[in-house]
Amino acid sequence: MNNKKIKLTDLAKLAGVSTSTVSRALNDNPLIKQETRDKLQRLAKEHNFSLNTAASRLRTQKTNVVAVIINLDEQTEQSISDPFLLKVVSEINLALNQQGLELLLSNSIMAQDDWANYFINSRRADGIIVVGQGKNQTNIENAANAGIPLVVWGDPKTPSNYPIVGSDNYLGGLQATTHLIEHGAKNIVFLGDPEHGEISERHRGYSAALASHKLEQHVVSIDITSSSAYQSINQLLREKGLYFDAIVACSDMVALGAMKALKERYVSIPNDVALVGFDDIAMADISHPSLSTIRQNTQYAATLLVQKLMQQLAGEKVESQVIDIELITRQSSKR
Amino acid sequence: MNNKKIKLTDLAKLAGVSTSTVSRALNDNPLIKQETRDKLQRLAKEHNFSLNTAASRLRTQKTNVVAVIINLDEQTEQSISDPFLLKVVSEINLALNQQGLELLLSNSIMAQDDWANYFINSRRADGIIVVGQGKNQTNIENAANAGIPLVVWGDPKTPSNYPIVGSDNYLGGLQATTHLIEHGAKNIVFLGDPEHGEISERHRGYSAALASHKLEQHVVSIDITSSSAYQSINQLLREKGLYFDAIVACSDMVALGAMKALKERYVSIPNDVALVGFDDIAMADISHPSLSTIRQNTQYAATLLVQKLMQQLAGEKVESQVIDIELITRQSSKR
DNA sequence: GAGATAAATGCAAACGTTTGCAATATTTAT
DNA sequence: ATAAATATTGCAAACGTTTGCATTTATCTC
Repeated sequence: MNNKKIKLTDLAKLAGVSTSTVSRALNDNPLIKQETRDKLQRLAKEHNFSLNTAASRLRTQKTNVVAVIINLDEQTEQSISDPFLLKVVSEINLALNQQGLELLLSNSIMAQDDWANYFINSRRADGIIVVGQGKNQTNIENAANAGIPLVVWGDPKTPSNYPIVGSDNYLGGLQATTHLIEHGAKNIVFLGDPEHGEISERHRGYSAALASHKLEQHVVSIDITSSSAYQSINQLLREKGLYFDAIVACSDMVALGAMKALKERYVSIPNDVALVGFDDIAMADISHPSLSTIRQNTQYAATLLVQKLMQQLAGEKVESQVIDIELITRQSSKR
Repeated sequence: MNNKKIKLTDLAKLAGVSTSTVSRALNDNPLIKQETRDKLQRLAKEHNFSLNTAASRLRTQKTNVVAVIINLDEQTEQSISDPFLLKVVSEINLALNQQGLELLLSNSIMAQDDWANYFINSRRADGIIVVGQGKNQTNIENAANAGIPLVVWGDPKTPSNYPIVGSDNYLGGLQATTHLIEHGAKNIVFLGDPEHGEISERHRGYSAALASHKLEQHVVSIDITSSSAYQSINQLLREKGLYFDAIVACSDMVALGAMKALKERYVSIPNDVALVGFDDIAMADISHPSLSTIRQNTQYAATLLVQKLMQQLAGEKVESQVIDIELITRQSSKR
């Protein structure tokens, strides 16, 4: 237990070299002889010394920190409990750490008015990863226009002046719906919020699939939460009866909420109503019947997000990128 | 879009005052006349100026950052997908932001060898919140002994030289088990890892409840994941048949995994086997049948964690604190 | 209206690194 | 052995704030 925090100068004195040498040695600068580097690094470890990041950051004008903002629509606050979003964050965390970067987490609430400015001008972070497009893209757009280095997890096909990484939502919606049609579904409900960034694309895919089979749309617009799904399916069954034989849900949580309502009313899954979700969260596999879904490759996405952000920081121009999705068929859709 | 980043000095020149005045004004220091303060703050906003945190931190030796470490056992990596842990993190995030603190997120992997030192000596953060005790408390203990300001989410009854905030796990285990007994269960399985920090206490509660009703223990030790639960219950049913009539699961995810195995074999819930979980994650309510569980007050816990950390940073001595739990009875345990 | 007190502002020295350039030590070529 | 090239180290000036103390300005007291 050292009484005082030791600093670079002290270490230099201790080793009988200049601070420049210590600084370079600790940063593994090849200017310094390998032997000296080793010695100084050992000494540093011995004395439990770490470089003061505040000082380095001030001097270098770099933080090696990336701010991650979970972009929720204010009213639908509960969607923060969606395991999927949090899984994405956790993958981003891993990807950042692998690059020696750190993750400053923030819900958008805090940084509401001018978050971009808040993080970048104050040099809290070098760049920003926004998780979720939400409904207010202008917010992000302004930031990008102002030259803030940022990347977004969202729907990559959305026209934008900033790079978006995300799944092929259109294809996902298309595949999910087609899959249900191929298994005999005729009246397929789309359960979700077609206004919402990523989800509108899923809806488009759904529509396309229906159109090419000359089927009719049944859109049920809800908040993107399981409880909202539960309630609305419940209400639907009560008021209109079982007028549908399949559901394309905009997320697994929504699908699971719907499933509960169906099961409570003894609607057989998948025989009476078949279901496909989106995301492939852990629960999709564990639910009973297990939930067919569109798997998103979050791990790959995370590395891409980080990579693109770094490229952007290096001054390169980077483009949006679509990530393949995969239809996972489980019990909920097999008749 | 400003071409150059503006700094305090520039702002001072612009306003025709000294940098001291600007600095104080922006920090709302009452030494400065209210009128001047307002003017300067307005000017700062106008010019999109924010204080350079690197410089402030260097000067003040404070970061206003708290590092949050998710403390997973290496082998059980998948438990990162447990929504509960992530919910705790997200509550901590909120609580921190409310105090004007920022959250530096880290999985323990990165900071493995000497994480505490890593965060504190390098002045990346003022203090640390560890989420989850894991199995290796010595790690934390050393850090605490070295004077690192830290608080832990875990079992508060664990003897420790650092403050722990967490639920009354013993009582939770006791209540869950007693509840099942009162509803007629005779052969109650405890499903979880009794070696694991928080969970061992839940197991103790379970044991106590059984003892006071002269019932026998059936401990099934598993990894704390839903898939592990699913597999082991499956195997149990296959090899030993249905020798139990209730399950106390160490977490909701585990309970849900078990439920799936039961449902697949047409074991009726709750009639043949009743279940109680732990955590009250969103899925507990959405599963079918809905899952009885022990609710943990994560929001309160988060504010406490933050509060205790701040007190510690202020030099106060702080103690561990137990948080009340609540038995939520749903369908899975009602016969 | 002068002196004393209080309020508001300015000066200048830190905080602990990094880095361009200069200086020294070492190696190589002749 | 000497000059030239190269490898290694050191000097000192930033980076942009904050803050103790000194100084100026405004307010009060008699």
